[in-house]
Amino acid sequence: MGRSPCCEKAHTNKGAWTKEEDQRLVAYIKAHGEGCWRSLPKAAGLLRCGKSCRLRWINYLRPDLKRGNFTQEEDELIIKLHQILGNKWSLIAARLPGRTDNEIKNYWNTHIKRKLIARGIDPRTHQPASAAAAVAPASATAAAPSSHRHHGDDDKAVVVRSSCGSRDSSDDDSTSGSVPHQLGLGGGIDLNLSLSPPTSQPSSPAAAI
DNA sequence: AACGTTACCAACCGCAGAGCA
DNA sequence: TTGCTCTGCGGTTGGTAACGT
Repeated sequence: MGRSPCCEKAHTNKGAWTKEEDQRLVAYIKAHGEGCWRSLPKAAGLLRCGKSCRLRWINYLRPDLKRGNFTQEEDELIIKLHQILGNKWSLIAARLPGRTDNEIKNYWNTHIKRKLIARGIDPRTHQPASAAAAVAPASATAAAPSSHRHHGDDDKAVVVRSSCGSRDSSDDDSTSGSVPHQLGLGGGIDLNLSLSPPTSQPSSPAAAI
């Protein structure tokens, strides 16, 4: 792949962040704000690539992060949102103030998946496992937010077309228009999926239910 | 007490999309 | 219109703490 690396690997640290690096990053962002991740490391005196800095800030250092155990409400909300959105972790995270996509993704993979399986529900399709098994092979369809990029990009066709990708989701969010996910949700779930900036999101997770 | 296994979380990697010249 | 750069996302991996034998 002729793609240039995001950073000169030879001159960047990798692996766990040290306290000092954290402090530098926080101090820099407090002083200058987020933005231009590519040049940030140099400006902040960090031997990290911009990507790494961004990730560290978003997933760990941001002051508005909640951290700590997920509540029952959050749990259920994640399940419902996943049913609608599939593995669009950033969109799901946008509905859970103080939570990051990475955190939710990890939580899903380690806790919720298991929980659903234990309930006899297929975590990919949200259908009863037996039904899902019958349907799944051929069609990871509509209700099946198949998540596997590798296997065919069919998920692109399938997963909610928020036309997005990404940018519209969390940051600028000018798309504050509601995403018309009328996916035959049934169950009377009204998730009010209008997108709004995570920060300006006073509503508690429960409020969206 | 030592070893093996499982669970969890932080971080990395590669790709896609948006923005800009 | 095209090609390049940068950012953000989702999947995956690696390290380690917790637990069981």
